[in-house]
Amino acid sequence: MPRSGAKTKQRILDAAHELVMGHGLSGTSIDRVLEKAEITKGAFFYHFKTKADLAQALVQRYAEQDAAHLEAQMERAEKLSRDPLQQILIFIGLLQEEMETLTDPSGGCLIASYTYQFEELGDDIKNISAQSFLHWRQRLGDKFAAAIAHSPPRFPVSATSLADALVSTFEGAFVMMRVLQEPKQLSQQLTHYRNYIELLFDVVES
Amino acid sequence: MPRSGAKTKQRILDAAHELVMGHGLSGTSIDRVLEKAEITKGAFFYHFKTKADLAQALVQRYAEQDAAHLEAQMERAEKLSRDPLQQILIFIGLLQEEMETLTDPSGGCLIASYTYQFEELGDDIKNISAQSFLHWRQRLGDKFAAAIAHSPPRFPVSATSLADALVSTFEGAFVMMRVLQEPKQLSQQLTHYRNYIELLFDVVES
DNA sequence: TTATTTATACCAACTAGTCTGTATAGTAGC
DNA sequence: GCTACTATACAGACTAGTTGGTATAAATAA
Repeated sequence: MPRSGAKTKQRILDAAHELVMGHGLSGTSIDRVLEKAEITKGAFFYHFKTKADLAQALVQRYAEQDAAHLEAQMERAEKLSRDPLQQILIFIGLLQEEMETLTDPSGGCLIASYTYQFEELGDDIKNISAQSFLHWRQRLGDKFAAAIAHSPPRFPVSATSLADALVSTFEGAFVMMRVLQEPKQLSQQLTHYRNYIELLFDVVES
Repeated sequence: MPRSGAKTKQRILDAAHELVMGHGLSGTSIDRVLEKAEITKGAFFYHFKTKADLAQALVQRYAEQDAAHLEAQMERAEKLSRDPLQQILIFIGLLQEEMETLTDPSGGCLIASYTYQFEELGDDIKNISAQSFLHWRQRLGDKFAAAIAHSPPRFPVSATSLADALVSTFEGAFVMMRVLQEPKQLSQQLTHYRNYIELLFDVVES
């Protein structure tokens, strides 16, 4: 076998991801990906049939990494407490810890980037994106359902919409961070989400 | 050939806005704007020097309309109550009323669309975008400052970050709506924000 | 052990079309 | 006579994608 093609494919995906997050999908030409990844056009089209194929591979990888990350942190939280509500609060705390280390305001969510040019995307990409969000809804929603069953919240809220609210918090915070160039927005908005959950389930010691 | 060039300019801006919200800025070619606005290339470059000039005019108009809308609803809220906290809650309620009427999941925030291709933008556009968010921070932040001074919240939170949280809620909800094709996300996430403010300032009747 | 085959991984140059922006000549209303 | 266009043509750069060929390394045949 020749040199490991997997490495080149990774380099292409890494370069493309960074460019897409700064220029958008349409604003990212294949030529600039080649330049950044330091490969040639032939190599690119050996690994990807079309630009749309690259776009799908990008979001596919992103969704997989995101799901793995969600699972890893959730399992950590599950080991640290038996109570669903506490698991949720620990989970948020773990995410917040990570967000506090980020100082680059050019980060963000690939899916959000894609969704603001959704007319250019095929149904496959749209489905992968939606599925990624729905996965959070389910995994976190189950926890909230258990928490609600255990002790009723102070407002009538659905478990799924509370789960959606965390994803929404991330998405909103990313936009805020990028527009205002304030990386602290991430942990700040997560704090408000955490506050909300604590108040909603009345876990505030006083 | 009507005398009023303002009408043509409006048509260009309207067409461009809709296209940008679906295809992104880079994905929107001038030719497609011409097609949608039913004008010729000569007319376009009569009104706009460059594509970047159009992009700036677009966000300028968006920011102005957004600020006017914020002001109008806030003044309505201010007439309905003298208490800052109540004004905030009424303000959120008014926004929520509007969001509930929206059924098109392809809506969203132009500034968010821009921020996911910020490398393509000039400093002017970035400043207009940031300024638009900062205006919300100030207008709403002042209200929260008054509310906090009147009665301390149950968690130590800053007035500005509470104001940011509303903008963040909108931005997050727009992304959720677009990815999941669920227009109800807008009012749903606003409800959570409203719940949070009520719980935080302990205005819940029991 | 060496020679040949085979598949993978990649390169450099090219094509056909699209992009922004310019130019030019003419026209309709005030 | 000025403003606000229409219509068309076009330059120059950039676009996605194709082609024909090459380097590499492992498998296989001598």
